[in-house]
Amino acid sequence: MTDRARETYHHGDLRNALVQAGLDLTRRGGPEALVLRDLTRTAGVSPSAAYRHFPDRNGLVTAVAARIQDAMAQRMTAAARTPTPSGRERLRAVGLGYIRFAIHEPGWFQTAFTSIDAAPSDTPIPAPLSALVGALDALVAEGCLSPSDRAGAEWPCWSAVHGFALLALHGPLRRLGESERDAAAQRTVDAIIDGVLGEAEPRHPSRRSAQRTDGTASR
Amino acid sequence: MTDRARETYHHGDLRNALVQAGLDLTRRGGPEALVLRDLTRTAGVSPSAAYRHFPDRNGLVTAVAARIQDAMAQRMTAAARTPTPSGRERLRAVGLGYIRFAIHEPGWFQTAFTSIDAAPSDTPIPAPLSALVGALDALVAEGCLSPSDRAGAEWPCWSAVHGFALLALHGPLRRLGESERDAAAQRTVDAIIDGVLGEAEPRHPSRRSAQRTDGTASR
DNA sequence: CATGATATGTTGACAGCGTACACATCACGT
DNA sequence: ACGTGATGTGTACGCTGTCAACATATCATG
Repeated sequence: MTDRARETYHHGDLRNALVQAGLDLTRRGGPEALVLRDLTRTAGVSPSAAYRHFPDRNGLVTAVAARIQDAMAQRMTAAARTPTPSGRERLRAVGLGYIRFAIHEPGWFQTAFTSIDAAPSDTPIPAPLSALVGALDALVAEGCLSPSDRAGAEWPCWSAVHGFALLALHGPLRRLGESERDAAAQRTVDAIIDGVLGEAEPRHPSRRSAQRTDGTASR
Repeated sequence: MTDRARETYHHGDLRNALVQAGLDLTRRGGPEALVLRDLTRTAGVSPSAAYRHFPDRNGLVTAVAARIQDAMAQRMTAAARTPTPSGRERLRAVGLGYIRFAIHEPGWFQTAFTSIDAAPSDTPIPAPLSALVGALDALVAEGCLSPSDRAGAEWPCWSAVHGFALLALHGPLRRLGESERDAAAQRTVDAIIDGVLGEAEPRHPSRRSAQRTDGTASR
């Protein structure tokens, strides 16, 4: 069903081909690079053909965004998979993974999040968010976070990393160098974790930033 | 120079008229409603006339965004102007003002922040950010924040409120009711302030100190 | 006060975009 | 073998931002 893709009248797997082309285009150009005519051209197909698989351009963007979110969640949880991760380390790694993905793949990140205008109500839960939810649940299981404080704790955490990511892309933070920006990211993540956890035990003896440049924990 | 605006060949104050029309249009439609032809039509002018005052559409958006940011900063500092404001209260009010502006004026907020893609380097400092900076400086003057912790504290704070605002507009938080959303906003602001201040003085007895006073230590 | 320079607005056009409609072609169950 | 639905094509429309050539108002300067 996929081999004779290029030589026959029917493409055979156009939907995936379009999404794939969308991933390629958005990777460097962001959501605005997702031009329907470009997509169909690289797929070797007429512009109108896309409408057999997506209701409109927005549907195509949504499909691409979903794929990006999955990839992002995968990278985040991979970054959090360290030997004997404490819940706090895991949350930290997930948050930093969120930010680092945004910085390393700005086009994808913007595509995944800045163009979810018309998400009506079917959106289940963004995959990166569930990684964060998992880390928070682990903290509860560990006893570091009371169930009453757990409720709704996603929003402060997600807000901080999401906001930082956007500011690092469009805002004044963009002008910072790689290392300073990452230090600011670490500080932001640590601050929000401290704030949400009530900072029962501030794990930063000296300063709050500039420790542990990578996301792994020394244990 | 402005009176005979409508009857002469030259408009007289077209630049301001265009920005004003931009404010009107973006207020309900967001940045996408800033259609050049609509702007010029409501100003009673030909589409090309805009190019005498702005290099392109983006320049027009930037001018509108600047006006919005000023208005936003004004509202934020107005909200923070309470009798005998402690630095912490001021910071809290500024942060909540940021979020509430975004929720009450979603079109403006998006226009002011989601479309600053091509801000090259001339952008001085967004006005709402300087309100936040002022509140942080007040905390240092009060002694609640050490100068070494002060450095770079804008970014965690701004990240949290900015991220929350965006998630409240596009994300899952949009589905929450007004009061729950505001509660989540307050919690986010308090959490980031706690985190940045090192929580020298937790001001929420009910929320987390209940299990913090007894020894719910982590790890 | 006349006059040229300059700022400002108009007209008409262009290419590119998403999208819709009628038609062509293939795949496949009966 | 065939016809029916899925899939891709061709063409066209309206909309957008933008530009070049032209028209007109304003203003400084003689």
